[in-house]
Amino acid sequence: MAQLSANSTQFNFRKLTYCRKEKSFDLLCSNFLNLYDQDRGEMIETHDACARLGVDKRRLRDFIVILESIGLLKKERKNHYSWKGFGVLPKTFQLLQRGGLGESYTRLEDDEVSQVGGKLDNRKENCIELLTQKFVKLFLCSELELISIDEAAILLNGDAQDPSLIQTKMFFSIYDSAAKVKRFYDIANVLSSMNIIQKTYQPETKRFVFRWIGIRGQAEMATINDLALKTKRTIENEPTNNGVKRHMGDHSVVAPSQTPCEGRSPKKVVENDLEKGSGPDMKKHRFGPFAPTTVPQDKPQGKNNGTQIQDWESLASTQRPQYHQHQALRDLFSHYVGAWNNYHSEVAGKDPAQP
DNA sequence: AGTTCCCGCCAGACA
DNA sequence: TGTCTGGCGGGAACT
Repeated sequence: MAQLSANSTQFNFRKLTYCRKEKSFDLLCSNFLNLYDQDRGEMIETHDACARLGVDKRRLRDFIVILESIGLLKKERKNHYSWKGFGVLPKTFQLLQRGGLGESYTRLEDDEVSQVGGKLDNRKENCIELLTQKFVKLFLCSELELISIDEAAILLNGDAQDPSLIQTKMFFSIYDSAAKVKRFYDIANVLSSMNIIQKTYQPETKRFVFRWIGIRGQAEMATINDLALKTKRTIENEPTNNGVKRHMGDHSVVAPSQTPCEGRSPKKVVENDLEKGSGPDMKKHRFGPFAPTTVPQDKPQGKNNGTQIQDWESLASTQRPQYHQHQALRDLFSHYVGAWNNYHSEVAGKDPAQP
């Protein structure tokens, strides 16, 4: 009874004064970076951080776990974390990308990403740490340019290695993805606040979708003013960004860093960033198999080019996109196709190949 | 009306 | 036994 009345009081208080944006991960992230993104190795004590940030402890824990899972924070001891800084991100992304999809990982603090033997129980698989890494890997290891939360939840439901489990997973995902979706929103909002991904509202679907920005989203924040004019000119002249603009339904929610790497596949962005260390060069960019139809493809000009594709079966047998050379990407694509076929056969009740 | 996501319960782990 | 940790779902804010 006492608890009920206490809750009622709290409820009324919230109803009168509560404003979501004042408690959002977005604001928390900004405040956190203002406080701690100064020196690499700075020790963060959680109780102190809660007080300084004015945030609930439970809320801060979720935030910390997300940062920890991509290596920005490292747990030193109970309630103590050290800030590693954004310099760790290239290595983190490389490790996640190298790991491929459908695997579970121990903490990145163990340095080399090591695989956990056997299948994790469901509770473990839904932990924010793994979901964060899987979410990032979905961008890094696929050619998908825009990903919505519910797509991510279904795609990342369990491992994609065993095709015989697809039926079970689709059935299971109806229940499981609902739980995952809420976690993915938290994760996506933190990554978006860090300019690692870009959040865009699509009025036509009434949903948010997310686009990979990656390392440059951070690196270029510092020099965004210098790049602004050049970037604007490059983006406007670049035919690939017709596709980008098409998805920019609400500019108010777009992250401030409009970088020249937009439109590049995350996979190639990471490869180029790590191996060359060179600046962005849109002319060198090569699109993957999901490039907009208005953009010249980086592959032999087939007879289907620029025409409506009618026969997906024969297309799949005759076209071999670049990701077929990569096992993890093949697995992801197989999973995607399986999920799509199952959706149509079980939910829509028709053949996906038919219009 | 559907989507987004903050909040806090509560069970398990740990000291 | 107290504290920490983190999965989970309710439900209010938001679109």
